[in-house]
Amino acid sequence: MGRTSTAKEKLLDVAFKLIWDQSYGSVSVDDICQQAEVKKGSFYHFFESKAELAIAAYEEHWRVKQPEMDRIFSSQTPPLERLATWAQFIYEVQKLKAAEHGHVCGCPYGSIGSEVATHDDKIRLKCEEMLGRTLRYLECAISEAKRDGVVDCPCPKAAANQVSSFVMGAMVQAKIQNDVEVLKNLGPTILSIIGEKKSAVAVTT
Amino acid sequence: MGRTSTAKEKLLDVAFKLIWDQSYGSVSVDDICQQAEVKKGSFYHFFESKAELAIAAYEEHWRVKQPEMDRIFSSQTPPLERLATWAQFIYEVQKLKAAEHGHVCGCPYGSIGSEVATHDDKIRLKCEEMLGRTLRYLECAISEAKRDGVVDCPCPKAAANQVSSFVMGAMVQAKIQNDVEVLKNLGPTILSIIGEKKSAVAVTT
DNA sequence: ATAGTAGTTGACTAGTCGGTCAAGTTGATT
DNA sequence: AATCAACTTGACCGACTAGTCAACTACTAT
Repeated sequence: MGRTSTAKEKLLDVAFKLIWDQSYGSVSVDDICQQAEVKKGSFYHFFESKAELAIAAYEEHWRVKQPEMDRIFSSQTPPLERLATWAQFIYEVQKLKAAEHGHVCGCPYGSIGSEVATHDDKIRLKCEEMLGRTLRYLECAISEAKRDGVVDCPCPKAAANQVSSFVMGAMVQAKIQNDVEVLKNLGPTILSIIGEKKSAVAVTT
Repeated sequence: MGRTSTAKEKLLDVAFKLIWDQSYGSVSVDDICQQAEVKKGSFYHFFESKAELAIAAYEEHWRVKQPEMDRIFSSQTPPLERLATWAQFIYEVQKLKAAEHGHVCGCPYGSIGSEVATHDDKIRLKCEEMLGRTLRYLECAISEAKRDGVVDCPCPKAAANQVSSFVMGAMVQAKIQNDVEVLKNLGPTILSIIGEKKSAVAVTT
């Protein structure tokens, strides 16, 4: 019944990209509509506010991204290798994004979360949820590494939090310094945070 | 010559606080003027733009904060103790701020930097500078720890970057989860990042 | 064929934004 | 006491903000 439309999908896609490339506050509904080639009236046919669009856009982005995360954190891969692949993946994505836009874009969740956490609780909660999903991958990998005895770590959940903090902070730093190379070698530090056994691993810039 | 005024100082102080509590984009010049009890005309007598005010406000904040940093990172204190005190200091400041405003405010430099880095290069550079100043304290402490042989770390500068990333990321995470307790025990993780020798230190939530 | 609904359109609010300015006031210097 | 620079004031600007709405159109299910 009624006509069909791709406007909603275009809006979700454009909104996520623009907010990631710039920021939530500096991207206007008009900007999003223009880039998506959708009139503002249509925007408000699909979404009841800018905040609701942002939340939907981030949820949609996760839906698309999840299979890749499942692949990276596959049980078929040794747990420490998962973490290394994830670190490398982050670097590659940021490098691509930076080349495309002329500046480092940072973590999409961390950026919007840090920006609006103090004055938009709904968006803050969505970010918290996304963060939680990532933490689950990390915790799972770390506790398996512990079970395998390749890691010396009293609490995998706490370790997952620390790893997540470190990686998110590195992305903030890369964004502020506008230098993607900050993210080049996150792997070894991640390992030293979770207390890998083995021999010493070189920690370089 | 001419009359004197405290308007400039009030504007710097109020601006820093409001931007820290909220965000750069969501705080208007009118907000700042109202809170500082200064008319907008006077604002533009002292500052040529909102961005210039922000930069000046951050510089002024550092000027006030530096003596405390000098004290924390005093050469009179053993290097690893400096780091522990710094970590504790961050927790205390954030706890106070959170109690005052009802939400975790996060790192003032990281928040504004992450928000505007992609569309205001002047502010981005100021944040980069502030970050650099902090890194100098860290690098100095870490290289002294290395010299004292209490730490096993190939490159103090890289280690300082990693520590800074971890702490900044923890502040982002605390802000997004609106939970200051995330910052309660940064010390042990900092030590494991820089490769402290000693026996194992409990890493808890 | 047509009814009915999903989607489109553009003109429209009402408020806010950063920023300007000319005229007025104050107070330290002479 | 007079001067003049430093500071204050409030009205004002045009651009932009998120959001509204009634009229219109196209498509799908019958």
